[in-house]
Amino acid sequence: MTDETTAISDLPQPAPATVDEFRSRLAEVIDDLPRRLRQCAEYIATNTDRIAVSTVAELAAGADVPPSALMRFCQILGFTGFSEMQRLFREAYSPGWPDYSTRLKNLKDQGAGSPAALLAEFIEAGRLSLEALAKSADEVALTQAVALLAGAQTVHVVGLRRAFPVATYLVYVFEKMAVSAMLHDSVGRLDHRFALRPGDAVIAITFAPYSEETIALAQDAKARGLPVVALTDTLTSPIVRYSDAVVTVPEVDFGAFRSLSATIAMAISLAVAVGSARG
Amino acid sequence: MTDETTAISDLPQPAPATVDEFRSRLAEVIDDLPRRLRQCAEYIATNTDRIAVSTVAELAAGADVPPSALMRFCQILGFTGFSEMQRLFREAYSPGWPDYSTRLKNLKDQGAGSPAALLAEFIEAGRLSLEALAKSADEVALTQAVALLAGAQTVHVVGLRRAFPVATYLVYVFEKMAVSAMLHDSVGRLDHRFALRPGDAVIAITFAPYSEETIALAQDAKARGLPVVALTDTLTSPIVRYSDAVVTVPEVDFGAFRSLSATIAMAISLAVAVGSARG
DNA sequence: GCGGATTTAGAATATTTATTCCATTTCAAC
DNA sequence: GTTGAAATGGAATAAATATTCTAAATCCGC
Repeated sequence: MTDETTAISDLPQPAPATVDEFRSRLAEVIDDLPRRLRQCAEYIATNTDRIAVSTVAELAAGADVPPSALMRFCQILGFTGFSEMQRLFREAYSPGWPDYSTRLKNLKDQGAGSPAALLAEFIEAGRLSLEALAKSADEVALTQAVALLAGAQTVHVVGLRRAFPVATYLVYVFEKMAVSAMLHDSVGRLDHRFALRPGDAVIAITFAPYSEETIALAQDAKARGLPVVALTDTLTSPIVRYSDAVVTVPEVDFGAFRSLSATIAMAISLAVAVGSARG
Repeated sequence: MTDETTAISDLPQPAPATVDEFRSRLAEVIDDLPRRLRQCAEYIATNTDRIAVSTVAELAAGADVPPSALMRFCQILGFTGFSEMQRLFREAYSPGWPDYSTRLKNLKDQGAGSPAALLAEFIEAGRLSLEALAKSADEVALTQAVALLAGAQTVHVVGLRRAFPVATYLVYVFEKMAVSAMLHDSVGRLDHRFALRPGDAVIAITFAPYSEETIALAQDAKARGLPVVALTDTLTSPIVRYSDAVVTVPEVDFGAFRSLSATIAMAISLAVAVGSARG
C-alpha cells in the first residue's frame, strides 16, 4: 500500500496528442526500457509510418516480440492500448493536403505521355526531392560552406548544362543580397579563370555526368589556394577532392530530367545565408 | 438456370492488383452502377487515400450508405470483400512524413536566420508551391501551349532575371529532346529578335515585377503573327495580351525569393511534352 | 546462489470489425 | 397496375483483432 514503488510507468502520464509529442515521449523513455520493450521502441521509431495501417500482431512480428509486449509498450507511452495509439496516426495522416494526391492521380489519368500526366510526374519528383533533402541535409557541411563563402571578396559561380540554371539563380540571389558574384558561363568559350583572385571563393555545381570544365575550374582554384565549395549529388563525386566544403543534394528525377527543386532550395539557402552573414 | 442473365457483375473478374488498376476499374464501372453503389464509388474515388486507415463502418458513414452496400461495392470491383481491398491500399501506403515534418522542425530549431533554418523554409516553400500547382494546374491551357510549340520550327525562349534560370533549363531540355530552341539572353545587349522567323514560336517567362524586354519580345513576335506562349504568375500579367496560350504557375516565396520549384516542374513538363509530340 | 521484484510469453477473453443473409423496397417492362 | 428482377437496409453471424491475466522466466542486490 505504500507509494514507494511508484515508478515512472505507474504515473498516469497523458497520452501524446500529436505525432511530434509521440516522438519526443519515445525519445525520453527509450533508454531506460527493458529488453523487449526497447525492441518495440526501436522498431516503432523506424517504422512509425506503418502504425496507421498495421495490426498489433503485424507490428509485434516486425519487432520480433509477442503481441503482449507491444501492448505494454503502448501503455507505457501513455495510451490505454494499441487502438488509441493507432487512432492518433490514422487521424494525423493526410493533414495538410486534402486533395493533393487525388488531384495528382486525376492528372495522371489524362493518359500516359499527356502533358498533364507529365506534369504530375515532375511535381511528384520535385516533392520527393524536397522531402529527401529535408531528411538528409547536413547542417554542419552547410554551415561550413556558408562560412567559407561569407569570408570571400568575390564569389565565383560555376555550373554548366543541367547545373547552369542553378548557377544563374545563385548569381541572381547573390546580386540581390549585395554579394559580389561572378558567373563562369563559358560564353564564347572565353575562359574567365584569370578572374580568380586571392581572397575570392568558388562555388562549383555539378551532377553526374560531371562536367569537365566545372571540375577544371575547381581544381584550378584549389591549386591557387582559394576555398572551394561543391554543390553536388554524392560524396563520391569527382569534385569532392578539390573542395573544402561539400554540400550534397539528393535529387529525384523523372525520365532523364532532374526536378532541380532540391538543388535550387539548397542554392537559395546558401546564398541568402551568405548574404546575411555579411550583413 | 440459363446463363442468359449473366451480367458483368457476375463474371469473376480478377481483383485489381495495383492502385492504378483499381482506379481504372473504378472509372469503368462507375457509370452503370445503381444509386447506392454509385455513392460508394464516388466517395471512394475522392477519398481513396482513406481506405488504408478506415473501417468499413467509417467509410460507409462517409459515403452515407449502410456498410453492406460498401461490401457489395468491394465485390463488384472484384475483391472478395473489404479486407482484400484494404490490403491493396495498406501495402501501397506511404505517407509523406516518415519523419519529414519533424526533421523540418529540427532544422528550423537551429535558430532563425541559420543556414539550416533558411533551408527548411525554402524546402517548405517549394513543397507548398508544388502542391498548389497540382491543385490549380489547367490541363487545357497546358495542352494548348504544347500544341502551339510542337508546331513550331524553332522555339524562342525568353526569360530574364529570376525567370532566367527557368529559361536556361527549358533550352537545355529542348536540346536534349532534339527540339530546335534559341535562348534570348540579351548577353552583350545584343538584340536577337531578327532571329524570329515565320513558322517559329515564342515562349516567354516572366513574373512580377515583369521584365520589359520579355514583354517587348512577346509583343514583337505577336505583331509578326508568331504564336506566343506565356509562362507567368497570374492571368492579369501584362504579357497575357500578347499571348496565344497562357500557363500560370502559383509560386510560394520565402522572403524575397521564389522557390521556382513549381515553375521548373511546369517548364520541364512543357518541354518534354513538346519533344515527344514531335518525335 | 538466494529471495524479491520485474519482465515476459502465451493462452483466455473481450471487443471490434467484416461479412453474409434475407425480408422489404424500388425499379422497369409489360 | 402487375410482375419479375435488381437493389437495399439491417439484423445475425463469423472472423479478426485487441486486451488482460497468470504462471514461468529473468534480473538484480545481497
